[in-house]
Amino acid sequence: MRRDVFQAIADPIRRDIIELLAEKTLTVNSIAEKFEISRPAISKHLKILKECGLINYKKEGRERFCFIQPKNLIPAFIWIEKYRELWEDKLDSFDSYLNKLQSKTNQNE
Amino acid sequence: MRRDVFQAIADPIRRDIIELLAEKTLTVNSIAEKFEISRPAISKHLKILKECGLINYKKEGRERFCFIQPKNLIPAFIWIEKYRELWEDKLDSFDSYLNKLQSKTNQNE
DNA sequence: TATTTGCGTAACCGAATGATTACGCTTATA
DNA sequence: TATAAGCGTAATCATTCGGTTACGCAAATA
Repeated sequence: MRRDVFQAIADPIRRDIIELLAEKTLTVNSIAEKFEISRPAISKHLKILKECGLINYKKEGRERFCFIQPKNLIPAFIWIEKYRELWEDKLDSFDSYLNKLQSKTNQNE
Repeated sequence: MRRDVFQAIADPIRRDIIELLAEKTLTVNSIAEKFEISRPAISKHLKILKECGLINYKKEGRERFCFIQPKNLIPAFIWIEKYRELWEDKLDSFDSYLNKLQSKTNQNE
């Protein structure tokens, strides 16, 4: 069972949960109310987010408050950030492919 | 079949392919040589990357050159970027959860 | 022209994913 | 103390995922 940040944020519901928790700490039930799926399904998503270190719990009585741990998004951020230069330099599209190919060819081979 | 950037970069092999193509345009076979899995498996990953707009092909003879389209990483970048402020403000960990909870309580309710 | 190369794709398979229902355990409340 | 509320988890299921092998086709080459 792979369990990393990339896999955690691959699911749209889990991304939505993160968005919710970024605003406010919420109990499991109050999260579940915002989605169409069942509460146990939400519990599972929360478990995955917890295992990936993106959220944590704080128990208060019979309630479980979930809060975000945004720091653990950093690895994913760093990975994507590497390519920022590429897209900002417009090294994209077919034209740039040609440019790139030509310059590579001229320089390297 | 969900097919978006987040799902595309969820797989470590696909991330590695993107890393390779960020440096250099490569044929399908030359990509496959860098991994332990079979060429058809690589073809499938490439197909997914293509469907998500992260790469494209250019046919030359019987070879198929793959090149990156980094622009389509931007939506994922933007999504994560939203939380940068959160982790930079150290609104993380149990302590900050408590701070947040208290300030929320004082201000809102 | 016969063969090799580069590749896509179909068929198949086991494992993972995401959902459900059913149940049980704590904790709060009537 | 009986009941309700808040939650986790087990069992189950259909679907998706990621891999394989087998095959076929177009383009290059002998």
